[in-house]
Amino acid sequence: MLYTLQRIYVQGETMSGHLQNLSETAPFRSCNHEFKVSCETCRLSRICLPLALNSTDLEQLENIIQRSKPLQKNELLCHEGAPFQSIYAVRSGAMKAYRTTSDGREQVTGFYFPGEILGMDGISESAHASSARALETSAICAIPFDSLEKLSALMPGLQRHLFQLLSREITEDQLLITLLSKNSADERVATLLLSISRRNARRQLSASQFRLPMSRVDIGNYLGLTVETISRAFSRMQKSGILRVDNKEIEILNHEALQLAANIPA
Amino acid sequence: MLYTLQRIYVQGETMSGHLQNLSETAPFRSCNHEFKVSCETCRLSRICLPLALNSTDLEQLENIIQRSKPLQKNELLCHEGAPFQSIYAVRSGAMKAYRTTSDGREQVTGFYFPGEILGMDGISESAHASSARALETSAICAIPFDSLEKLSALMPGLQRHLFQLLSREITEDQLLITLLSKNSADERVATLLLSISRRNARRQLSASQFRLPMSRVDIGNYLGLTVETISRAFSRMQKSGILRVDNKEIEILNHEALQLAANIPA
DNA sequence: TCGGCGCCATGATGCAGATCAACAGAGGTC
DNA sequence: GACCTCTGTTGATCTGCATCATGGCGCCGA
Repeated sequence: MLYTLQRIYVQGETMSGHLQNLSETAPFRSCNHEFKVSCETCRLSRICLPLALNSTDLEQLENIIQRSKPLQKNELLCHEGAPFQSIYAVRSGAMKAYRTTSDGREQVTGFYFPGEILGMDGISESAHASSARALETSAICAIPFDSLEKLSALMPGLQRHLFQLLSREITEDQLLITLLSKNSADERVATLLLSISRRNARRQLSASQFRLPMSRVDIGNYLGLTVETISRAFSRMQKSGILRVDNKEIEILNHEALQLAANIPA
Repeated sequence: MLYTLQRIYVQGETMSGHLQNLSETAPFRSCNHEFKVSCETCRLSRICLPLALNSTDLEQLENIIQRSKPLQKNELLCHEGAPFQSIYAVRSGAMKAYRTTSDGREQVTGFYFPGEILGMDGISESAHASSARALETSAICAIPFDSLEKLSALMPGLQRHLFQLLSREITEDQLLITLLSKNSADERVATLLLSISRRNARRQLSASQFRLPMSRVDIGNYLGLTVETISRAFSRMQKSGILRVDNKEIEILNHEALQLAANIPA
């Protein structure tokens, strides 16, 4: 592997000293140690950023990550237009990302669950392209991007992983574009439920029973539909025995039928 | 600057030797020298990948870029699912990217003009997530991604630029998502025309008079509308004196009115 | 305990854009 | 020049979702 040949380690002090006290994001000023949870012990480490790192590299990544007190429901993590400094990893809870249209309306561009990374749209303009808000009490890790950038130049595995993260965001946006452009209301709702179900499974949670962290308004906004349409879609699917819906509690009773409703061929 | 301190140059032979004969993409097997146009003399260099590089770095980038004979209209550049090896820069002509839905229909995800980069959605899965097809005779530069990755670990400017490119793709996809989710047919069409106009201006071409390289079907597909609706939108705008439309030839007669039609506040 | 508010569900109606259909013009082939 | 196919335009009709309106339920503070 050419990779390992090129690999260069920068020894402790020098590098991490530089990296540690770089940029700070507003809510992350508070003393780090209070909320210290190492990536190594975090049960999300296998699906989050640390994914591809050995323990030496992990320690360096560890040093730049900032943790702070959890965000309360509806609290803002970052605001579009604000200077871009960090990308964020969700540790617990759930977030929504949205951007404000020229006429002042909101467009929800994504929901983010534990282990997922958001805020990468800010890189290109050095300013956040979208805002992020907590859907429920959420713990967030902030990762100063210029530190991450420098680290990733030294760790090929990390660089590769970052490229992949950004690329994945692109393909997911493309899926949403396709969904909005080609699918009916019911198909969109079914697809979202399947997506949430799959992401729950990834975190060892139930794929068939969960609580939606977002409101019907947010779902409608995300899927390009009105609240009423979302509500009716849920009702229809409940009536046809695909789901059991109790407010935000969802139970998928027939996974195959839901896939069919999402227009995904078996 | 911490950047320059970390900068490491790998001398000619060793590195470039490694980098040159790595991955090959199907249409790029033919002898390179036939279509040799250096980035340095390419008039797109200021808006394309070389953007942030000095001449030393540029030479190294130069060495990994593969050029081949131009693609004919409708010719395929890459196919979704095919192993990902390169990202592509459009040198001349125009491309469309699209992905095939589970039920076999196409979703156009973007149009790409000279100086623009496509294919970055393939990074995350090591396989192209979308296909790309020439809308007219087009010259393409293929940039093997693993070589680019290695180079970018050595050139912070290049690494930064790549992150920005990926990030820009994300924000552009988000804009399309918003467009599809919130805007009327006329607004979508007007927005696309403004986008093409702006991108023409960037290449020193006329912002008010141009030829659309794509069909009405492609436009409709991209904007989540039918051909008929596109056609009617054009007719309406022509009738109201915003545009002159002659088949694929477009003249923007009233830029402000077009922005208004796109729902962009003055 | 009550009233107010946010969130959700459901019915009635309207409309933008899809669908269906017919035709016109451009460009290619024989 | 005759013919065909492909692409785009325009009209008539249909429909899925938006819009408008109403009411129920859970939650919170007074």
